[in-house]
Amino acid sequence: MTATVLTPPHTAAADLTANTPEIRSSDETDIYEAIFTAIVEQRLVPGTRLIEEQLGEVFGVSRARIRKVLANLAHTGIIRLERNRGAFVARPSQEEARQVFEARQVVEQAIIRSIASDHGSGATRALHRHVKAEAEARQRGDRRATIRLSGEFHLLLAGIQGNAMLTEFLRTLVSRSSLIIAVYPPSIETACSHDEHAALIAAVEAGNSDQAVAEMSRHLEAVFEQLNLGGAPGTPLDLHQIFAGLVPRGRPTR
Amino acid sequence: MTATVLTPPHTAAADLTANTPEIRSSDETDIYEAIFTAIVEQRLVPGTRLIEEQLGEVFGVSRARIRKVLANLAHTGIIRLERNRGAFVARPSQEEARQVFEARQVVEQAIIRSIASDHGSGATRALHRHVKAEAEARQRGDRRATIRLSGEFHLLLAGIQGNAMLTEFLRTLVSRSSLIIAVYPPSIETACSHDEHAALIAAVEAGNSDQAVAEMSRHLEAVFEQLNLGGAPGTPLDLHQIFAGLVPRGRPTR
DNA sequence: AGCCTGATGATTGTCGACAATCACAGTGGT
DNA sequence: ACCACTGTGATTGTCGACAATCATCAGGCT
Repeated sequence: MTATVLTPPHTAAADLTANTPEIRSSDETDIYEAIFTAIVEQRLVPGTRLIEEQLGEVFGVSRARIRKVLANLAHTGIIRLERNRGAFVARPSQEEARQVFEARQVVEQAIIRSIASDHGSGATRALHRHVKAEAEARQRGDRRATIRLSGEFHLLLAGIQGNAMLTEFLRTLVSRSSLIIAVYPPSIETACSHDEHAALIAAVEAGNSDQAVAEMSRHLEAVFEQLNLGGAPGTPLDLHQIFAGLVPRGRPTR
Repeated sequence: MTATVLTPPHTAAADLTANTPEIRSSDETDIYEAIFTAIVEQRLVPGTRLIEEQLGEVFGVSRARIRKVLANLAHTGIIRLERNRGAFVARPSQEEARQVFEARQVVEQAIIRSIASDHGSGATRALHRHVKAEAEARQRGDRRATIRLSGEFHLLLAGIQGNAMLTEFLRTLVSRSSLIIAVYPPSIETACSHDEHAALIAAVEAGNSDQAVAEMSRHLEAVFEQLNLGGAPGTPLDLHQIFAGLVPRGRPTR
């Protein structure tokens, strides 16, 4: 029985996965969410094959719908599609990880500079509220919420800046980052320190764009540096135990 | 008879449309190409509805394949999908145009700085060859090739820089730019002056990254400024005559 | 005359079935 | 014992048909 590996709808990763501009039936977004979070939370190990019919059974829909969802997941780089072979959970290489964070540096420095130049566009209230939510999630030990909110903070910044192209692009980069962090888990549990987020807001409110950019650069660098890029690139890493306490059932299909 | 509006395979826009990372049957890329170039060349006017079955007849394939192609086109922003309503050729607003070029500034300045810091990564030979091809196309009055090569120059730079994420993102931005230029055609025929491309290469070869960035900034600014952003955003602009000499047959469906 | 309402035609969304393709196991040969 | 080959099972790719939805138009009501 492989069905129980995936958690159906209840645990929604909210904004993080409402990605493509097309209008999409809510049903499909739910499935997208479920698979996405299952991957990010390592219930689906990189390299795992995702079989359309099995997924169809799990979610009670036909293969056609699943197929569409898989196409979307492949587009954001969370899974890999191979012609006539199927869908596999992506296994980002170290080089890929480097490129993702390099791209984030490019995009997010530009975003934060833009916002800081506008003195926060008057929207720092939402930022403060968000950081507060992050702190609360961390305090109550909700690991999943903490990780999710950390990513959403960056998307919130993009939304404030206002460029839909950059926001959309950043959405895929943040999604990929989530997978990367899952594959190369930081040695120490610092993730996306909310202190650094607070420092970013402070620089923005001060209208000091150079400092804001520097803060963002340091922040992303810190996250990247804490990755545990030790694992051999090709080996199917075994990370079951790491999340042992959180995962209801063990291994995925084969 | 609406079939003859689209030109089947022969005129391939090469690299510009080999966009998604997934492996894709060559057949579908051909269809993608055909529709893409038909839109960029304004044989399909913005706002035109693309009916799946008609397209299926034109290309001799089933609706399922067409559907996949439409999803890809929608993803790059060339067409718009509306639930239960169908696919429409996108009609980029002025604000959208601004955002596209703002995003290009962000991404391409970073790319050119990176290349220039590496003294061109030793790949300036390919750049020279490309600019030469651009000049030749322009000399022999091949408008289509000229426009296509102009866009590909920027993608070539991205490829040299090496970050796959940025390259992929820029591909969608360049595609959108093509549509934008088609919708808001430059008053004077300057498009993407190859002189500016040559200047970019010179700065890169000199290893002067600041100048290279400035050059890129000016170049993109010039292209954007030459857009004719006069047309009312909502009106279905009629630009048939503009390309009259080049278009074999007149109007699209209805 | 203008507006709301209901029927009609066209188009998209979804499903199930068949064909094409691939991975794997078993067999035979060297 | 190892390698190449063929047959088998499983999975994906593709197609055609049906159901759901929307736009349009005619008719009746105010």
